[in-house]
Amino acid sequence: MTDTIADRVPVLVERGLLADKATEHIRGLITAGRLCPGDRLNEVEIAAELSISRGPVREAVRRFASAGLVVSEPNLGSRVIDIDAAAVRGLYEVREALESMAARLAAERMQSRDKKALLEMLDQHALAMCGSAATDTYPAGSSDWDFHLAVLKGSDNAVAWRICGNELRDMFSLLRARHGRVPGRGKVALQEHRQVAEAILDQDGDLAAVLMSRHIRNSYRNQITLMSAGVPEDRRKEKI
Amino acid sequence: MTDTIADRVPVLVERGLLADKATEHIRGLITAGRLCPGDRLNEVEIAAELSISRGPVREAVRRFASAGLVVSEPNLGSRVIDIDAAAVRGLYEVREALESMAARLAAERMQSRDKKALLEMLDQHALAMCGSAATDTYPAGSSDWDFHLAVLKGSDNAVAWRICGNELRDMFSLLRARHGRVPGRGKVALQEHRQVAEAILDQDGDLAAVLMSRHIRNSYRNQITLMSAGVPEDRRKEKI
DNA sequence: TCCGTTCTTACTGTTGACAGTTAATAAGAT
DNA sequence: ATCTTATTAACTGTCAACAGTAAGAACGGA
Repeated sequence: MTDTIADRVPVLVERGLLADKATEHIRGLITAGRLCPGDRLNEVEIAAELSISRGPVREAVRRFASAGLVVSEPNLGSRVIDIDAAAVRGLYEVREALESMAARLAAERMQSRDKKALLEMLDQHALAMCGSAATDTYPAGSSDWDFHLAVLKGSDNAVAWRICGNELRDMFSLLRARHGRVPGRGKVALQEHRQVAEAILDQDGDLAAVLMSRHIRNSYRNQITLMSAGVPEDRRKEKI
Repeated sequence: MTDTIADRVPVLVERGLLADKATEHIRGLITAGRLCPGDRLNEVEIAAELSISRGPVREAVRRFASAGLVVSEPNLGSRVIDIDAAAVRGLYEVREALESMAARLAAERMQSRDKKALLEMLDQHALAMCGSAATDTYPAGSSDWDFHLAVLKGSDNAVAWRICGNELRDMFSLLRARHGRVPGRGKVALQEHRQVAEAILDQDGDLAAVLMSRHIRNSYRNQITLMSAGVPEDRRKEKI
């Protein structure tokens, strides 16, 4: 098959929805830490940055509002929520409930082929950790989430998948951007992941649920100690 | 204070956002069973029904898309999802996970004043059941949800509240509209509610969680037997 | 009759403009 | 100087029109 114009000029076929483009843009602003709690999402400003109209931008903003990441007040606009201690607690509680359930169901429903893929994923994570300079943190990006999403997917529950994979994920991205990632827990987290994966492999749903529950609770404990240590100065938004 | 024009002509001060108006309209279509799985949400049609523009209608439709109630394909529009057996299972699984957690937390965190209000609510439900003709079904409307929402609120978890109170609620409204409500479980459900409430009152979180989990599981079992009995003819959407 | 092609239609995606509201700023009175 | 009152500015909410796409209808050839 000969290459077409679309193959040679891929920039011209960028014809996804502009609302998706705007969503990714805003998500990027959040994960990069450029959008801090309390900041307002100016529709015209974002539209200008992307050289598009306000319509798709507005739609993207309302998506994040539906996810609870921003709060919108009529005629006042949308501003990024402030994730205080209570919000963090609530976030981890929901994750613990949903993901421990997902681990139980994954142990019962996952194909053996996908279970092996789960273990291989953890091997790759181990390799990435040894290779990188900082061996005590989980590899950058969303590798930590990869495992959790794989378990979610294995549970074969579309609702839980949507909640954790879309809404909560952005919430935790914002949390990361604000308070940084937890140091020194990479190896332990990987170990806990492996225990969960083995329980899933053994089709031991109860054990998988308990281990996942404990894993998330440990992660929470680590998070609050990190937060109580204070927010790094360079991550604090300067007054404009 | 003398009455103003706003008091005499309340229809003139209907100045909520049109998107909210459209959202309620669509929600009404769903709960009334006028919007069946597979039906397309025509933006211009809905806008014409409300005598408003497409903008707010579009926003309302995308809200339901975020909640997973409709699926949107680019350039093809949004259609109501088909809640098959797998979807129902997933819905109840998530509810069981979240609400059993909420029951546990409510037992620990609820004010004693709110706990008493919880029991009084059940007394009112009992009265409503005795008063109505059909004593074997929970009172119409959202009384069943009232209890569950009260527990959710008592858990003091904003995330779980948003998920169950907004997204899942519409899902179950659609489920109700499609398959009707479960007959003959009103008294049993009330009994189970009362057991949960008493466990919460006793601050026995573990017991409250187990009882709530069992309650939702029973509800699920009842739902699938109802669904396997088939869809009532009058609720099936006729071909247009 | 059947299949492929063109045309039409109806819908969504996007835009720019206008209206209404809120908040900040400037002007004025005490 | 301080409080109150206009004025301005900036932003959101809403609308109507345009552009683009996908499905179906009409058409023509085998």
